[in-house]
Amino acid sequence: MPIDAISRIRRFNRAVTAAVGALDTSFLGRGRPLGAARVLNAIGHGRGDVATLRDYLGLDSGLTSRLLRGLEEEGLVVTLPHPSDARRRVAALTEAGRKEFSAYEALSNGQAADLMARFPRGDDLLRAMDLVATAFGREGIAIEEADPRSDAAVHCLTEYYAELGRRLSTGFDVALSRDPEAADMMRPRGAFLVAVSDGLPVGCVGLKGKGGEVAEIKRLWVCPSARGLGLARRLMEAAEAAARDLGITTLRLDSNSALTEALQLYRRTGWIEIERFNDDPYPDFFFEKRM
Amino acid sequence: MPIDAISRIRRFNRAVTAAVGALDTSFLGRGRPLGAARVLNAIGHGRGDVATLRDYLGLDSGLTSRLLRGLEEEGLVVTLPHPSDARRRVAALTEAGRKEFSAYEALSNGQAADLMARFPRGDDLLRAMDLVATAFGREGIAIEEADPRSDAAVHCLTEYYAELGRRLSTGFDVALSRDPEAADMMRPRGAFLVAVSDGLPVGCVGLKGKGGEVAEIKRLWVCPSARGLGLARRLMEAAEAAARDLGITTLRLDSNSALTEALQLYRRTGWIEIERFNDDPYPDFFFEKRM
DNA sequence: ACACATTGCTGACTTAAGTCAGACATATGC
DNA sequence: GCATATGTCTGACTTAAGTCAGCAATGTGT
Repeated sequence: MPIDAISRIRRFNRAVTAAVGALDTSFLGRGRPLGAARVLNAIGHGRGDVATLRDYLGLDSGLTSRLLRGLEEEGLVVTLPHPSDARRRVAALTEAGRKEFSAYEALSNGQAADLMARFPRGDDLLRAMDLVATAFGREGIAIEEADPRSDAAVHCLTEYYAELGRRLSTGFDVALSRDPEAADMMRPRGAFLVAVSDGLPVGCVGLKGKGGEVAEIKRLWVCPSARGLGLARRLMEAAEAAARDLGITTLRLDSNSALTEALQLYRRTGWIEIERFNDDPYPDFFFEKRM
Repeated sequence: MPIDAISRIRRFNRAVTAAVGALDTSFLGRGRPLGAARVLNAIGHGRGDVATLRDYLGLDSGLTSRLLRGLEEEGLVVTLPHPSDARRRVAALTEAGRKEFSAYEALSNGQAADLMARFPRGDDLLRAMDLVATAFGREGIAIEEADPRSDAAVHCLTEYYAELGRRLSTGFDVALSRDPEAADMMRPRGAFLVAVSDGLPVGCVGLKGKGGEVAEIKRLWVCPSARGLGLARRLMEAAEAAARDLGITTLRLDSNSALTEALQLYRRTGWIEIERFNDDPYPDFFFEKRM
């Protein structure tokens, strides 16, 4: 019985094929073949344009057409010509279609909830699933600008504060730190960037400006499941690009000696240590970078 | 953008469906439909008995038969009557079949190796995959008797020693501890039990006897990815059952105060603390259970 | 205005997978 | 020894999925 990496991966494949297979056939639970269900769900998720649909699901033009006709006959979908190009067609859900779509969503959610309820170590499982999903799909991590008050940003910041609390010997209390105003981290003064892997926010960085030529980097965080992939570096590069775009010439940041991997990154990417420039109680390292 | 458990699970499903789907179609890479390839692989993995095959792959009797005929026509498989029951049939690979089977194995291994090479955090990924696979298939954890020198047992023991080294403040050196003779943990004197989840050993326990009515429980270990599932308790129950079977009436064990969850388990399952009964340098807790 | 490209659609076809009923040989219990 | 159960096989059928060629409508460049 070999216990090498390869047999472990293959064990994983077997386990997941079975589980995901069960998920696939569950789509049959509503009396509709998988193909039709996939089309219905894609439309429900906003991919109504027939060409987009084909592309997303990887289907042949003829097959797509037939599946759409089937859903039309069921009264779940209507297709209308595209407003600006009459060759193209756009599919949309009818009232009945929306109902059926929600039924699939509920089914899918229920299955996920079920897994959570059955496994006594939900948190560990979720973390492991995040890591696997990130590893499998990591080409797809995109960096996007977001409102620092958006769900994605708040999720990252909450995790960031929690991690500071664990790692700083003093603990961490947001109220004592200078929590930047949202407007300082949005255009035109600054920016807030979120790294997203297939819908899950996995990292963030804030650029806090005051309208002048100096700005601060704040809140650099990468979720544990996405570490080791060079994402922090990508986030910093994106933040610097945004700074250049805003006409900023000098960047500063503060950090803490407990955050060793962050300090290492700064030192390796052209930041130089400077004197303390604020009276925030938590940081004990201060850096600057001129661009 | 919701970041709840359910959307995380669904993200995982998407990532894995894509990856495993690619793996599935790769089976077509050798010009044979998935069904036939699955049968060939199952036979290669020792499931030649036609009934076993059907059961394992979840196929209809007729379909199985047809797929076997197909493989026979290709010259990859021969079916012979079962030696003890002429109604049953057993399929076996021919020389060409074995070659084709190894080609599939190589393909599958290559894919796994590829994943490892592409992801910079192989160890973390493997651990996460183990945990997910265990969670998905945990109904299937079987407890089996094994030779303490078998691959599976050695794997568990190695992990066990490594964990002791990390957790005991003194470290742990097998050479200083009393490493039981293999024969003491095999019938008729004792037993060695391994918990196996779809081929991966995930826990073990040894019953070390000397031929008398007293025996010791040794080497209780559960791998991190399978903790929290009550497996240690199951292993202990299986060990006690084996002891009863061997006519043993008194069980003893030693442990260390650093292994808190183990001590808790012993106290909850009828073990009572006794005086030190050996001079092994590592243990500082001693228990006994009469049956 | 014309040739040509693009888009979606339809009909005819193939392959894979699976279901069902019944045939046939072999085992098992009484 | 006989009725019944079990295990495998075959033939006839269905469904899902996908491919391919060609058609009709619409857009684009010259």
